[in-house]
Amino acid sequence: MPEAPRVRFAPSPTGYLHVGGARTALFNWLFAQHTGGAFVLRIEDTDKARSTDAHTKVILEGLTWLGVTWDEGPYFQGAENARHRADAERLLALGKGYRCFCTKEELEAQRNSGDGSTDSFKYDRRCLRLPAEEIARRVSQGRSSVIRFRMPDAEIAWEDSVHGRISFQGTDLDDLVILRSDGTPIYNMAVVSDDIAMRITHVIRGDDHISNTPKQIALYRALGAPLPQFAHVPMILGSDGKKLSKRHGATAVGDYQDQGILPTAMRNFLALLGWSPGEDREILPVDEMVRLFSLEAIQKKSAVFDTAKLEWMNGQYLSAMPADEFLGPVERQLALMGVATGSRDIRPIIDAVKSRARTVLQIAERVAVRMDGSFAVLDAKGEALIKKMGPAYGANLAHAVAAVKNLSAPDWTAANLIAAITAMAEQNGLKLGDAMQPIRVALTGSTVSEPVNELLEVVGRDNAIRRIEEAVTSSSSH
RNA sequence: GGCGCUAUCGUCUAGGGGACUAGGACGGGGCCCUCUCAAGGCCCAAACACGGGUUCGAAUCCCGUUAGCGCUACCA
Repeated sequence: MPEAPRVRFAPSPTGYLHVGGARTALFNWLFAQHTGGAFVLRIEDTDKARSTDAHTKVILEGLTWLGVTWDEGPYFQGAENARHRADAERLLALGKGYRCFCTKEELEAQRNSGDGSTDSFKYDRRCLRLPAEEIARRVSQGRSSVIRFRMPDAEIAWEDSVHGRISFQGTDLDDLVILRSDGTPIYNMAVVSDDIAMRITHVIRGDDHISNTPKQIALYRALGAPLPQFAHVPMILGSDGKKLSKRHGATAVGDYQDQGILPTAMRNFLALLGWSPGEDREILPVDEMVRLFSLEAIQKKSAVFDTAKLEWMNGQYLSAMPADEFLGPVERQLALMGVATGSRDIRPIIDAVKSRARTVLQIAERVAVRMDGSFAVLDAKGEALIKKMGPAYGANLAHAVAAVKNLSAPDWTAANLIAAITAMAEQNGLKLGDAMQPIRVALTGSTVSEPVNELLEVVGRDNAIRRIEEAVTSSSSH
């Protein structure tokens, strides 16, 4: 019986948690959950110039928000410098690496000396041919050097869990530098050293790393370490088919959080970007995702991030969830908007509006309108209706208040309200719509809302009557 | 340029030699429901990149072309 899998997610804290990274993390997590393996989180902060603690914090928060939990870590790559260096020096001692004294300028000159840019540059191994005495002399002179890895000539191939067999020729690969002159490791060295030390069994990462993989495999072999299973997941593109970037608007998971996307919806949406359970299913509870997940079912081609579908999915989660479950986020948003809820239970209002909303932001806005008329904004359709009805708008509203005023506060229920309005419409020979729509517009400024009787109930007797009467007054004044 | 990866409706995808008149979902259009909208139900438009093979039979396997993307740093 093989050991339980160990996977890792290894972001660089040089920016926010992007949806692509979030999805990679999610796939790792799903795989770990499915197999009973361990998920380790490693922060790759070796680029000291660009890494910040603030970014690390945001990344951890983003993962937590999405429900991606880790079993180990976070480990910080920067803290493992001594091991990275030791591994690079071991390769040197083994004769699988060599010192290179070429300066950046010399390398640059070598690059440009080829016949134009038609040729790809490969280091010509001039320092590999240096006699031992010469190397010793230069080192004793204190000349700065890097350690390069001597790339074997043989074919390097692996069976990728999502792509199948991928192979490279060692002869096409450069003798990459693994240790800088300042003693810090280059990315590929650090990753391999860490993945070996952390006993990572499955490397699940973006397919922009496919070209790094043969280099890393060569390093594993040179270090005498067993290879992990590799799985390269496709990238996420913007709506124009280009790699997702700020130009496309929201790309960080925090942006979606701010827009009122639920973490469960985001997780569901991300899981289905590039992975399919193989059934015609869209809304998938997390335990189902875990049960059905497999690396082999991951798509090979990159996927376009479709905000419209995300919002649809969010709407599905919203309407299926009881108001209790997102009371917190709505209240937080209301506070931001300056709406005091006081001791009032806003759950009935949330229930009234949530099936028409796609984000919790929209819910909060609509709750605000129902609690406080000053948040109502007359939209184009509302304005058109007032214009079209002319004097009937105010007149019908006046009839409506009169009819509805007879209801005392305890009788102010949706059932009684619909009865009262229907009776009023009948008495006055009004079509139901001509009685209802003005109320909707007076209360919300819009021609779209929950059924008018429910709207009235949720706005509350005194508030509703006052607002409708104000609408009557202002409509007769112009 | 070299090396590598990829290619099914606008988008996410099912499909893995015959069950394909290519299925589902988002988005779009229409109808029903209805005081409006949403939800829900029903319906419509919409795809196997191209060219060659292999095969009785190809969306599916092979080769080529084209296109897109990635890598080609003392970045990660």
